Amino acid sequence: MLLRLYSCLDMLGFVSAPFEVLAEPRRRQILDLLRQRPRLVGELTDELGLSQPGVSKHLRVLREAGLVGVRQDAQRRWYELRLEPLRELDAWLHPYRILWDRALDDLEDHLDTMPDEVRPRTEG
Amino acid sequence: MLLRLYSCLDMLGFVSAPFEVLAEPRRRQILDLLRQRPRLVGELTDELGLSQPGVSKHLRVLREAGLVGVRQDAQRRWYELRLEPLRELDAWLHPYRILWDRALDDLEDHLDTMPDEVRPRTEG
DNA sequence: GTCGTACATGCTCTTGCGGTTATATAGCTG
DNA sequence: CAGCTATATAACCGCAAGAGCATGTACGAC
Repeated sequence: MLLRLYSCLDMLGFVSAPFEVLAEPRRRQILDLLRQRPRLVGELTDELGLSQPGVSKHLRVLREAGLVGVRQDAQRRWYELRLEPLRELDAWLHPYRILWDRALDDLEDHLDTMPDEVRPRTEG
Repeated sequence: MLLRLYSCLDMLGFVSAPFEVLAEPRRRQILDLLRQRPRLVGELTDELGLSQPGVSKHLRVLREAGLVGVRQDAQRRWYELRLEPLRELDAWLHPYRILWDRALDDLEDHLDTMPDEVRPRTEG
């Protein structure tokens, strides 16, 4: 969805495509597999239980998003994980992470200043 | 895409829908706006430059994914951010974060054991 | 009650994704 | 060269998502 526009904007350095790309469960599965070691298209095809052209198509999307890299070796192509685009995901998440850290801090403060009578039991 | 299946699996506690939900730029934009404070549908409509029913539809998706909550006040509905589902995103990202932290460590080790002649200049 | 506001829902249309099959391309083998 | 392997690309199909418009619903004001 909107992938075409986004891969276009992406080339101009505007938007983070990783979200759209990783919305696909199979593509996340591919990344999970590549986390262990580089793989051939054939391996991925077996693991995913998908047609080879289907896998190639997903790999193309991942490649254009910079999430995987390819190393050619005769007819074979070793696909490997590239981490950089995931940092954009992480960056988007950051302000939210701050919020939930702060929520935890507030909770602690609340417990600290709570009178003993109504204070929940702390184990140990 | 596959949203129906996923919201179904989600109710059973199986899969993380946040990826599919946040693939939509407008929905991310909504969350970004709600990060500051709760908002009315009308406000969001103005900010997004989208039709009101369009906004309501996105809000419905966000609600079903647990990413926003609603508080009703007469005819008005205050939508507010809910952080919990974002933790699933964070959790998925975690093994990758470990990888890129390790990559940094390896780089440091490499620099530490590198002979001075070929060692890149460190500023300062 | 009627009217106006704030929002949700239903419908229809278009578009684009994800899938498969068939075919093209590239490289090795003999 | 022909034939096999590994992968990419093309062509096509089905379906669901996103957008707009019209309508329904709930609540307050009068």
